[in-house]
Amino acid sequence: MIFRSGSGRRRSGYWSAHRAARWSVRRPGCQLGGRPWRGPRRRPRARGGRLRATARDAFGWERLRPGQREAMEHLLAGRDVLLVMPTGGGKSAVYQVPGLLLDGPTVVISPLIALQRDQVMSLLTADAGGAVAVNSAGSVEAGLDQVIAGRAEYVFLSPEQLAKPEVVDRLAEARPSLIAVDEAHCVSAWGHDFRPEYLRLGKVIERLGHPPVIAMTATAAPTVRDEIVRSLGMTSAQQLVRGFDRPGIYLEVRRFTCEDDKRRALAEHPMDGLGLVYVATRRQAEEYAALLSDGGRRAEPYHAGMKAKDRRRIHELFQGDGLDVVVATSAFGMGIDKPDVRFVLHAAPPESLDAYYQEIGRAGRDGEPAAAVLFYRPEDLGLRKFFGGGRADRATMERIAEIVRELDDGGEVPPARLRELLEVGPVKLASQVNLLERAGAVAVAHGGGLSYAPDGPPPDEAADRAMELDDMRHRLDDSRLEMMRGYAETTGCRRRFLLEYFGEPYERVCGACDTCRSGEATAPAVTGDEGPYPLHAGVRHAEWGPGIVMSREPDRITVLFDSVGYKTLALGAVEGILGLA
DNA sequence: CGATCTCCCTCTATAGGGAGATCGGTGCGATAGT
Repeated sequence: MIFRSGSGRRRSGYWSAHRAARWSVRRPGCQLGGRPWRGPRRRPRARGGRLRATARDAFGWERLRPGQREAMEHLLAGRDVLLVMPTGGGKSAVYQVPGLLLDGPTVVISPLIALQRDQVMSLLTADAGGAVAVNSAGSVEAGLDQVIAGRAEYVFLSPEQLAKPEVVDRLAEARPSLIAVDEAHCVSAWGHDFRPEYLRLGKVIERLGHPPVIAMTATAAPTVRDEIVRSLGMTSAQQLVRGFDRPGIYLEVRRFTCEDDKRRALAEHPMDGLGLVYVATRRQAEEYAALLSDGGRRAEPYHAGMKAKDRRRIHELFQGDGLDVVVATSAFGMGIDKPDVRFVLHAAPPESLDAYYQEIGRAGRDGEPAAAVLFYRPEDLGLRKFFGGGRADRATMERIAEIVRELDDGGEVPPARLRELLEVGPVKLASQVNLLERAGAVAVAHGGGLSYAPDGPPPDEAADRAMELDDMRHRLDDSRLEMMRGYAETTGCRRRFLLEYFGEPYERVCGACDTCRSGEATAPAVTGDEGPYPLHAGVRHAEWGPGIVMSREPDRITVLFDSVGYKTLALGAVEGILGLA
């Protein structure tokens, strides 16, 4: 699929002249193998004016919001940026405007072809130099030709496209001046098993000469932010977190012991206006949609098992106010920016508060009141634990390491050879190779070929190390699920629990969640820097090592440990075990 | 991890229960067949 502006030319007139005069000459190290592009010399005043002018003239945006301008300025100064901002907060603008000002195309890494299409369409309505999406829906060659010929300022690709060395090499020819990673939480959420190419993006960025990188997401807890930064190799990234609290969304959890009661309560829940119901399985999507339809609502299911045509139809109905409720699995949502969603109900909890916040964040974008209600049964967390996935296979990893060491005689071992020998699928192989690479045993070349790291550990030790990394990952995932449980079961203010999970201090109660309204939640007894363990203080546990205090209640604290993830500790029981670092 | 399905048993029951098996989410890209 290829889209580009009708005229098929790079922008002419004012902008080309403008850019040629001031910027074209200052692209020293962007070529392959050269010094990484670190941006032009600082010219703060001129830059601010240029950003405003470009935003206005090319895109028609009269003003930039503070977070947007700050992020853009970092990019123009050659710095990497991690931007956490809600959908509808104007994340796209943050790469689009500097993309125009920097000489060279902007590479946008996007997880869904549908998102790529929407972004390209929107860019083509602006005077922004053209845009193409390079993916399996069209000719990859032709798309890349457009970029190299300078007829597309923005090029959209999936991580899978960027796993192909020939695609990356051709992109490098075009000397990109900016890389934007959209929905960057996918690095952490999908990279480890589902779409392992996500973990290779750091290498791709290097290969493209590491121009300024902006990673964007609507939600990410500190652990996820750190992983994005580390995995993408973002050097001294500026982290900007904006607009996290959504005070207009009322938060509620309703607890059940019996599945039938829960289902009935959800079906009878007052539903005024447009809403979403999130469920855990495709089957539940069908069942709940039928249930709500029987109740007289215009409800449709949505999940990845449905035909593309039906999925499109439901999207259109949703956008065009032809529905009251969409009952969906996690397949529905990315890229949705419908302002008037009044409620988001969950028939089952997702696997983390990151995912939960992302999903409820689709409510009340117009600023009008909205509600997020979780219909909770502790047993429902079990499915999420299952989805967390199987453990890495130690025997297979050791075999991979052995084979690579045996066959590696100065050349490289192609992954296809390993798939034959071991009879494992490409996704499973990739995730195990990723672990072995992180364990320092195996090096993955640009073309995907494997070689044994010169001073790598022997295969059995490598497998042990890789298993340890895999264990750490699962411990972290488990602890994130426990934080989901913590949210559902807390007797304190839910908003405070959520925001502190995301590292945002919130030392009061919100008055807009069920525990606040019932009077159950009380203002925190300890605030600020009082007490033995201040918020965000570094601590050290006798067994679990270093960690950071994430939230505090009168009798307990929650600490995020490097080794085991989130742990909630009773203050009475940590004396002599937990100290300030 | 937990819900649901399948099969088999029952001391004579065509129903109900227990044991064991099976299933469960997210998308890219490539490929086969019209």
